Amino acid sequence: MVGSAVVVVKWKGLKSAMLTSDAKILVVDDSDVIRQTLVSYFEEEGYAVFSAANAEQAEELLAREPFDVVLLDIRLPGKDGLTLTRELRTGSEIGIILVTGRQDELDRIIGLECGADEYVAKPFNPREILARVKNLVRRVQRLRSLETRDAETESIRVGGWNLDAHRRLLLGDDGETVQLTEGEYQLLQVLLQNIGKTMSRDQLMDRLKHRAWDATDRSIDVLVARLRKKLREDASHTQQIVTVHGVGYLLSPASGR
Amino acid sequence: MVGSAVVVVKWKGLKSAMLTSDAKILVVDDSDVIRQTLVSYFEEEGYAVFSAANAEQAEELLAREPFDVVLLDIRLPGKDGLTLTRELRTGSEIGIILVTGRQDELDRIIGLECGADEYVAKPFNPREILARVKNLVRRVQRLRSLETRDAETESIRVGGWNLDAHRRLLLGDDGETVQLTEGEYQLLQVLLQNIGKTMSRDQLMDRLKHRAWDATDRSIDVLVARLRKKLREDASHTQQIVTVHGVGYLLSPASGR
DNA sequence: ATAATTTGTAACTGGTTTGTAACAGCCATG
DNA sequence: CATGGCTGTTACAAACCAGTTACAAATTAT
Repeated sequence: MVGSAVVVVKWKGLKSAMLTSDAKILVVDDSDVIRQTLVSYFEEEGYAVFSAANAEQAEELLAREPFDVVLLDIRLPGKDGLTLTRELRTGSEIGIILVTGRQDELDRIIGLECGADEYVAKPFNPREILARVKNLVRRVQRLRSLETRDAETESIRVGGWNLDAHRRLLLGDDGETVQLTEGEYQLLQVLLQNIGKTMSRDQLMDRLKHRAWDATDRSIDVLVARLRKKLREDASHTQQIVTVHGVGYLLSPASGR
Repeated sequence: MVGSAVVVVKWKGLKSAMLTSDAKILVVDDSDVIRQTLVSYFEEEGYAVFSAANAEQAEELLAREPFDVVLLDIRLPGKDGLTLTRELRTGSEIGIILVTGRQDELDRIIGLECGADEYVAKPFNPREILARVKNLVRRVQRLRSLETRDAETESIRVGGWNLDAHRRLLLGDDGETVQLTEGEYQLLQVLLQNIGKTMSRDQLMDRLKHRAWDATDRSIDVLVARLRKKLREDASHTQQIVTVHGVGYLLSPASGR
């Protein structure tokens, strides 16, 4: 259990209406400056960007989240980028972009032969690297969508409902259907992903709207109320969304599948 | 009807037992020397290599054979490589590698933004270009194999219609026929390929036109409206294309075959 | 070149969703 | 059990989003 101190997790900032893509990107570089530079490029574009300073941290993150593209420095302390490339390539379709300080042609060739998809040399041009990432994301997501085509038709169970994730629709056991709004759906998703764990309003706000929360802000409460209403919570029992006074909300473990 | 005189078609020579791949590659370059050089690299590796000296010849070949990867000189007499890239990218998953004589960074960026997969500058290193081609072939063939899994059933069922993919024609059960435009047809194809899954306007834009979408852009909405009209959706029931507010559109699973 | 078709853009409308404010009820502590 | 902070609820307004139409631009065919 290390690392979370150095691991930088950031979501896109301001242009929240226009989330151009929901792609997840991982930046791996031991230089703080370069890592930050790259991270900020992609945040600008609306990607969900995570970063790590070495291969071990990277692997930890990769094991936990389904990333679309990894930007990987070739020279890393400990396990180097090429080794990681080879490991990643066997057994996943993730997009790999190697980043290096050297114009060295041999590095480039070996990188490509290890199965990297792209190769970018420092100093890099933001526009170029963005174009490459965008192309690669497109391809990877295309592949993923084809692979999982007739998989995961299974809808998720919550309370007495089945959740149709594509339509943002609750399907009642009695045949009733309730349409969730995008906000309600996302809230439910976040609670579902952290089932049994209390989420503070601050955390929820960050995950839902990528913005900060202040003490006078009741929007989360209202959103929870709306979701509860649609889940037909009678405020008495059958309570799925539990209020933790002074802390936040959590989804009762019994609510899951 | 020209060209077949200049079109060079070659297959790997002797080491036929060790055919590393049955990938088809097309080399497009107006310089005989460079074309020959590239062709011989790939023949060595056991690819089926075809070549063309200009965009028109290339298109002729592309229309006839299912290539995996095209190597394209940016500077071509007549229609240039970038234009061809853009045309190829809309409506096919072929791998595109741009080749250029200049180290010009701008060329490279514009190429990538047009949707090229790779970019190689002359003078090129054989080993590098082979590595890139190999990676790209792997990806393209992977995609193809997934794509063709259940595609091409000639006539696809959608709603109360049969879709004649060749003529982009809807054949009604009552004998009625409706002609789709190219855009409407492609939209329907993409929705069909991702049946039951919500596609964001951004994704649709990318698949249809290979360009970005911004929040003020209503062209997808208009296209959907036109397709809906032709599918005779009465906005009430029999609704095949479902709007998911704040997210995108999806084709109802019930619409499929 | 001209005409027809297709596609993109802009404006407007109606509807949905979301944030805010106000107030009422609840909880925890002294 | 009274108080101050926290939460639930409701109503309203602002922001946002989708459908539609008409027209201009671009493309294609004639």
